[in-house]
Formats: sequence, C-alpha cells, structure tokens
Amino acid sequence: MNIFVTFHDRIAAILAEFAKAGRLPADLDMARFVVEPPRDATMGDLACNAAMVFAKEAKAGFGGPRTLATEIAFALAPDKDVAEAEVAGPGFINIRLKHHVLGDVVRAALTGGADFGRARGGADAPKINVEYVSANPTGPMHVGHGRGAVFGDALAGLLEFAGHTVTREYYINDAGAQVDVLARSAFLRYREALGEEIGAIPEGLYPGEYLVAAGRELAAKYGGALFERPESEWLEDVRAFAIDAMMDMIRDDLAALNITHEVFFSERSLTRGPAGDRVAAAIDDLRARGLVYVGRLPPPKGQPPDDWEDREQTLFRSTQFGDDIDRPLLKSDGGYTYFASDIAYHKVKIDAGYDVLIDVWGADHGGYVKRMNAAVKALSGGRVELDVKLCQLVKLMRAGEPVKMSKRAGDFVTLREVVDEVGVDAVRFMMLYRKNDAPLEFDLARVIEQSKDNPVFYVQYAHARGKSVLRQASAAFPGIDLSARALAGADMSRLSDEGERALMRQIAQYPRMVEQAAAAHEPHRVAFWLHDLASLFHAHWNKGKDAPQLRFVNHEERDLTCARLALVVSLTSVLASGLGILGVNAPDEMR
RNA sequence: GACCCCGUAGCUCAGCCGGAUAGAGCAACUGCCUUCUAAGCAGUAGGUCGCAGGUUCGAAUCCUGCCGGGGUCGCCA
Repeated sequence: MNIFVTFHDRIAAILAEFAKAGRLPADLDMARFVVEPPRDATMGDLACNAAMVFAKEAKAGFGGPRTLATEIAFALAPDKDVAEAEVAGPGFINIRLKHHVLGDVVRAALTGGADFGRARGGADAPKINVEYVSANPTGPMHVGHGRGAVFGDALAGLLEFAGHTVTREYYINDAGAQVDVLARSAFLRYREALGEEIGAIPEGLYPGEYLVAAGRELAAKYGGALFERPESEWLEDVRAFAIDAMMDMIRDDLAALNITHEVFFSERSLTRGPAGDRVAAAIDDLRARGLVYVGRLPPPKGQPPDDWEDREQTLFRSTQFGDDIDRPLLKSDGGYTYFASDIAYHKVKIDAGYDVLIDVWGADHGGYVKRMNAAVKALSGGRVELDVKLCQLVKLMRAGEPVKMSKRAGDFVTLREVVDEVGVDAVRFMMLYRKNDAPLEFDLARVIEQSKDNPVFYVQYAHARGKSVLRQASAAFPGIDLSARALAGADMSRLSDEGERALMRQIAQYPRMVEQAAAAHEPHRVAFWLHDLASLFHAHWNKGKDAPQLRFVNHEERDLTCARLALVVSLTSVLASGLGILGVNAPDEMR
C-alpha cells in the first residue's frame, strides 16, 4: 500500500478526464508530476504539484495553474479517502486524508509484515548486476574495502526489495603483475617454512604476516620439491595456490560482514578459460564497430613525463562516447591493458543479458569511469546502463582521534579487526549512514556507545523498545493476542495523538522511500529514514513520561491499547524490514 | 593543463532528475527529570546553501564561469 502512488493514479485519472473534455492536451506525461509528503505536516498529508507542472498546458483550457489546481482539488473532494483538498502557495494541491487512511496504512504494514513496501517485480523488471568489493587477492581486506563491500551488498539488497532481479558479483584481479608478486612472496614464506632464514622481506614483495600460513601449507603440500627450483617451474602453481588462499581469507572477511556473492569472476579466465581469448574477442567486437585504431596519444600533462615514449598504440575511440581521450588497449609489451580486460569482462556481463550494471569502486578509480561508460555504451549499443558508484575514503577514528596506522609496511588496520572490535551491525550501519561519495569518519569508540549520539544504537534501540512494549502488554493483559491478524482488527481511529499520527505518516512513506532509494542507487536513504522513524518513536515514547495517558500500554483501556499495539507492531516490523535491507540486526532487546 | 567528487548552521552531515518559511544530530544557551517507559526530556538561538551570472512562474537542486578542498591523469591494478 503506497498512498503516494494511489493518489498519483487518481490525480492522473482526473487530468485524463480534463484531457478528454478537451481542456488539456491528450498526451500529458503523467510521470512529470509528483505526489509527495508536504514540507510541513500542518499542510496536510499529501501534496501534489501537478497544476504547476502542467502550467503551460493549462493555459488554454484553464487560464492558469491556480485554476487547474482548484479544479483538481474540487474533483478530489468527493474521494472516499479525502477529508480536504485545498490549493496553496503557487499552485500546490494539499490533501488532508480522512482519518481512516493512515489506519489502513498501519493495517497494511501489520499484515504485510516483511513484505510491506516490497515491490513485486514482474517479468519486465530490469536484471541488475552489482559488482562490488573486487579487492585484489593479495592480502586481507582493509577498512576502505569494507565500505565498498557493505555499500554494494546493501544496494543489492535494496534493489531486490524494490523488485529487481539482482546478481552479486566479485571480480577477481588475478591476472596482473601483482599476483606474481604475491606468488613470490608466498614462495619466500614457503622457504621460511622449510627452515630457511629469510631475514627481512625484500623491497617489492608483500611483507604481511598473513602469508606465513600460506607458506606453511605450501611446504606441507610440496615438501621440498619446489625448493631451489627456478621461478619458471613453480610460479604458476604457487600463484594459483596463493590466490586461492587469499580468496579464502577474503571470503572469510566478507562472511564476517554477512556478505556473500553469487558469482566470483576470474580476470584470468578471460584469456585462459574454455571460451578462448575473450579479450581478443571483445577488441574484435569493437574493431568491427570501427572503434579501434592505431595512433598516438599526447603525453599526459601535469607531471613531467620522464619516461614518456611517444609511440603508436592500439586505441579505443572512447571519445566518441564522451571520454576525454582515446584509451590504449595494448601495452608496449603486447599484453592487454587492464582496461582491455575490463572491456571484455563487461562484455561478458552485457552478453549475459543484464539491463543495468552497477560497479562499486574506490574513489581513486574516478578517472576510470568515463572510459568504462564509453565501453559499455559501445558494446551494448546503448542498451545497457552502467552506473559506477564511487566510495570515498574511510577515516578511522577512536574517540575523536585518528587511529594511527603503523608505518611498517603490511601492518594496517584490517577490516576483520574492526568487525571483531565493534561488531557487524555497527560497521554496516555506519558505512551506510553517509552518502557513498562523501568521505566517512568511522569512530570505533562512538559506534559502540549506548546513547542517542550513536545512530546504530538509536535505531536498534527503537526496535528493542517496541518489542519491550509488547512484552509489557502481555504482562498487563495476560493472554492478549498480539498476532498481526488479531491486531489488524483494532479500532485504528483511536490513534489520534499527533505523535502517533506522525509515526503513521512516516510508516506510510516507507514504500515510497524504498522505491526512490532503489531508483537512485542510494542505500543511505534507508539508514536516514530509519533514524527519522526511530527519532519519532523515541520522542513520542518520552511524552508518556509526563503524560501517562499517552503510554502505549493502558491498563484501563484495552481497546485503545490494542490500537496502539497495532501501531507498535507495524513500527517494529518496518524497522526490522529497513534494517534488514541494510543487513543490520533488529534486536529484541539491547542487553 | 584536463577530468571526477566535495563545498549547506560553530562542528559532522541530510535535502539535489526544480517546488512552499532550507532540515537533523552534536556543541552553545534556558528550563525540566534524578528516574525505572534503563541507556534523559522539552525548548531557544544559530544559515547571503562557496562566489557571480544564466534558464524558469519558481533554483541549495539544472547550465556556464570563477574560488577553495580532495582525488586521478599512456604502458600499474
């Protein structure tokens, strides 16, 4: 039940009637106007801007937007759900709903349970692929990876809730030089495990302690068989082994955050898989479209190009699709550039039939967005939409002070350490309590505080507090039926306090909020909405301190209590639903 | 030099495919509570939405140009 959609439809029908009578053009685009919550609740429950949006079209048949607004309001007046419709400001139609409508919303939230606000998603719903994390398989995840991971995961959950078919995908960068470095680093630890004194880790290798175990396992698997052999003989095996070990570790880190992917896609498989060289195929595809040529690029500006070598390269005409410069596909040694691999990877996704691709990247890859967009446009002929979401840096704090990262290479704060210290709920919620493209300060001390300054606690506590009300109700009215079905029969007209009405209005906005957050690919909106809802609940609860008649459980008035319990159950249900989208627990109590 | 992100209250940030008097939390100030409806409450004050133009009935929101902060800039990933 989405009252905003309901009224959008009804007003569209009114406009269609006007069009039928020849007073408006027949081809009005009804998507142009909106029905939304008014700025101020005193203005009513719904506001519509249709008259202003169609001001131009209304000139002939109505003389102007105010008249159109007045006539729409007049046509709305007999509606069974409308108490009052009036024109305000430059031509807003403000609608005050009859009392029963918000009660119906509570009932819908109550009986809908976890499905309230969920979109059905028919066969025509876009298929969406969300690619996120994609941390290099060379070590444990750090906090920055964590942000992208949580963001991508919550976005995927949000899109699913909004009715889309979603695939969660991880792109394993297992083809570049960094995995050779990984292999050499692991090999060193292998020699160490066999008893060799390796001393300090040489410059250029990964020094992290996390490779010690991999070295030991290599020793267990191969014994001394690889020892003293030339690199060409062991590199491939050790690399494959080390990548697997690192991916296991990363999967563990992700599991600690309740994140799983349906697809792990190996970059290496693009050239070495059963499908042959898919990078070459992708380049051929572009070439067939006349988008590949051999030419020279101007040297990069800004930093003096010491080692700049002016040479002919194989280039993709990304400038035809809005990029600033054409981009190379082949390296000077003849190998594919990372971009070439990425083109092939996105072609795989396009060919898989996705309508929307979402890539979640770190902000340092910002310069890469235009060329990737260009590639997807070129490969799909504009059919597939690519949305790259950039996640800004995370600044780790403790009680207002930046957490010092040790200078010693390889020794950084891992995601796992943070999750173990503050818990998965705090990490997930805080990572989402900010727009993805704004930098984030993450304070380890604050997120475990039990106070209203800590948004995680504040929202979770609202849920726990609601559950506590229900426990108290059971104690006050032994045997009371708190099932959704029973409470749906309560007399919702008893919910007349402004605090209760505010809660009902916020709950009524849930379906609309979810839809918009999903359309914008912005899960943070869910987090902020939850905080607002929690805030309304806590505020109303506190009024009961001085005004006992406002408390949810009233021993003298069972019917009133039932109506209020219906509100509380719908509230906790919606809180749990929203937290569920974000992958955060909704605890029954906070102990 | 080019491109991308950011610039909103003292601080941290919402709001941005245009909409009414620009919101929240913290801090500040003023009351209240000293509890069990645990992890406080109510209220006050605080803003030329970086600057200047433009489009529009209407701009924090869209466009252009500046200013400031961050990031990126063939072959690395």
